[in-house]
Amino acid sequence: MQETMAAKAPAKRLGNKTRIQKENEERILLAALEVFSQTGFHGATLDKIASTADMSKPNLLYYFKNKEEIHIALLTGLLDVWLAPLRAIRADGDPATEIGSYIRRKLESSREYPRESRLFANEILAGAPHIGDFLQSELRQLVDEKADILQSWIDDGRLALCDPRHLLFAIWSTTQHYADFSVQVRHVLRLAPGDKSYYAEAAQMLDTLFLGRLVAPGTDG
Amino acid sequence: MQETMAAKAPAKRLGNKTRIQKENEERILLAALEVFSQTGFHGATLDKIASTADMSKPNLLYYFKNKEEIHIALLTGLLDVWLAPLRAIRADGDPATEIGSYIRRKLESSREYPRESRLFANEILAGAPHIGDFLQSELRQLVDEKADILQSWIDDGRLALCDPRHLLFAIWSTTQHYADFSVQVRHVLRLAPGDKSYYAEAAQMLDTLFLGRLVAPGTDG
DNA sequence: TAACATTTTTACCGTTTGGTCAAATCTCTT
DNA sequence: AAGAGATTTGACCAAACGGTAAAAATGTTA
Repeated sequence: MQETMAAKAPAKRLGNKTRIQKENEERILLAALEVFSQTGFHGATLDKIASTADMSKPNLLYYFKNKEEIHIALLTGLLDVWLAPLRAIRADGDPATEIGSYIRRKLESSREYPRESRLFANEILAGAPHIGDFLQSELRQLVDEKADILQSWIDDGRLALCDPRHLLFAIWSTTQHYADFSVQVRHVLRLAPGDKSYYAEAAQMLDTLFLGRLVAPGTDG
Repeated sequence: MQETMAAKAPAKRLGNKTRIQKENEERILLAALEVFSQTGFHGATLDKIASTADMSKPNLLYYFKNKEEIHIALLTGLLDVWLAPLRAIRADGDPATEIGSYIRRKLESSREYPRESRLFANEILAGAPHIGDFLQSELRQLVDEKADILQSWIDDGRLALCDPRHLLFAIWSTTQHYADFSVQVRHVLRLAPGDKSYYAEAAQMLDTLFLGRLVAPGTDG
């Protein structure tokens, strides 16, 4: 039984990855990110991913046993990146500084990793079939933790009375919008595809929105 | 030539729709909205749409000549609904009132028509292959118009110095987030599927964010 | 109710797609 | 250089899918 160890399933030999294995898995994931983020899970085909990775389809399936496994590998690799900016919020910092930094980190994440952001958006839109566990375990726990910090600032009168979780939702949505809805943003602003000049204006806007007052004081007292 | 009018293509007899035609097209669009919004364009199958509409696939294709035409019919029917809340912004109103009402209308739209919102989000995420024209004509023109109104309020000192278009982006993203990312919202808030109780808190948050000051004045002055 | 138009169904087709298999080739170690 | 194991390829398959054709059934109207 042990002798007739199958030659297939390279991932099974845990940890001991060949040079070629590492290279090819990397190439596949890069190609898959490109294709999945453009057309979604169902719109992506193994042939397209394989050709984007300069590889035959059977060869691709030698490294990942099926389409779903590639998708899951991409998503799970994504989650830590997604959480990183949130993790960095410090309880002992200044509220304005901490929130401002968080927004900047999230915005930078949208600018630098738009494909990852769209992949994530697609997954959530589809009802989070693959990362439901993540959402209700790691994400929720971290949000609980950070919401407590925000709440303490609110209790101290250093942050406006508001629901901390919904404040996080607002930050997520506004920052991710610039990656996920970039086509709409560019059409409205008359920018060419690939032009990311709007990120500077976005940063300004979000600073005003989250850290300053938006409606002039004269209006409501 | 006129005599041998084809029996097919019911839509061709412009305007003169049969009772059965109206009923069935309605049923198909309703079913398609359900299916497209759950799985996206590529994930949706004609068989699934047909069965959801309690109809055979060939019968469905008697009313719409292909899958894409159903999708386009849904989207174009959506665009006016999408624009309606924005159209209602009045130049002669009070900034805080107008913006507050706009946010409420958009939020209500997310609560009442989440499937439509997700359909739209899917289309934009995919690069807006079907509504690119709409984005750069009708939408852009209306945004130009309303941005001018916001700018006049800024010039009068009744609204904080900011880019009006990015202010609109912020309102779109925060409000639509509650429809498009509802799965994430519910997981974080520990709510059961279908529970929409979070919309009240959301309205509160967005009022604080867009109309009040978020960070306490003690912090930065 | 007969004639005509509309609607629905049954049976089917070609293509695309995810995935398999076994043989061939390459790589690395001894 | 040889052998073992890893990698790659070409040929192939079954299922799913978008869509068609023509007949059968139903509805409408004179």
